[in-house]
Amino acid sequence: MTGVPAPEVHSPIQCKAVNDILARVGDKWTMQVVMTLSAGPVRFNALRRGIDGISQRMLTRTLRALERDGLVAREVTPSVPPRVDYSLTPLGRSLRDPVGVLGGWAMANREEIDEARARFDAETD
Amino acid sequence: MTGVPAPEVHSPIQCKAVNDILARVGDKWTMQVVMTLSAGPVRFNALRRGIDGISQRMLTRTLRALERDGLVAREVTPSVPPRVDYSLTPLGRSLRDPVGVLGGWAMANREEIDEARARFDAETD
DNA sequence: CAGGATCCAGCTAGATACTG
DNA sequence: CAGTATCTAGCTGGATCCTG
Repeated sequence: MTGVPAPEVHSPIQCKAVNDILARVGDKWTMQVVMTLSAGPVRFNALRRGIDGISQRMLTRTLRALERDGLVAREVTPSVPPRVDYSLTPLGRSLRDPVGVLGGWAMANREEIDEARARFDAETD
Repeated sequence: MTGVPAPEVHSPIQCKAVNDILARVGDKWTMQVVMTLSAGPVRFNALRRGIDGISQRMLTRTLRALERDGLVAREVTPSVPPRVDYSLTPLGRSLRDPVGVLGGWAMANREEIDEARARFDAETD
């Protein structure tokens, strides 16, 4: 036992919800966007510059999805040129902790996983 | 502040590792397989029957990927007919806790997310 | 029983061009 | 500046058939 309540139970409804979140958060850009928004509101193009390799289309799509889920807020300032700021909602901020836990696990076990992969690939001619 | 160490920092290397894990764990079947293996070793076809809707190909692929990452162990009993048991490695078991935390978040905020979606979809004619 | 090999539909994400 | 629209390559996952 390492601490947590120990799920053990395995209801399909629960797993569906969990997997939903995992899939949402596991896509290519979501976490990068959330992390970049962690510090405070950021404008569209600043966000784009801050996330290396993201296309404009993907940034738009990722932000829309996050907005739809209530994790990110979009504030438009109707000026010329237009200004749009994105920020994390309280719900969005609350996501950082659980993800941080998984992140901790990832960091702690990265080497072990890499070694396992190398071993597997070596044995698999 | 809600408890956890507060990452705040945002190194690209760390995020890459985290996102890797999230992507691995966020795919369609991985968590279902891990959860089904939680109780103990399971044979291939038992696993298949236990996970509703999974195709043989996807089960094989998911198991191979988990085995490669060192999360699942594969034990072959060379009998006729052959018997293959899959089980979680210690590393695989250690993944359940962090995922459980995220799962807790998912369960706790499912309604809020659903409401946010409904609102967003309603406003988006 | 436990897969490997093929084939194929659908979605994802990127590149590019255009707009209020 | 902050998008939308369009087109397309590539990957994911499912169906089907075959084998030690």
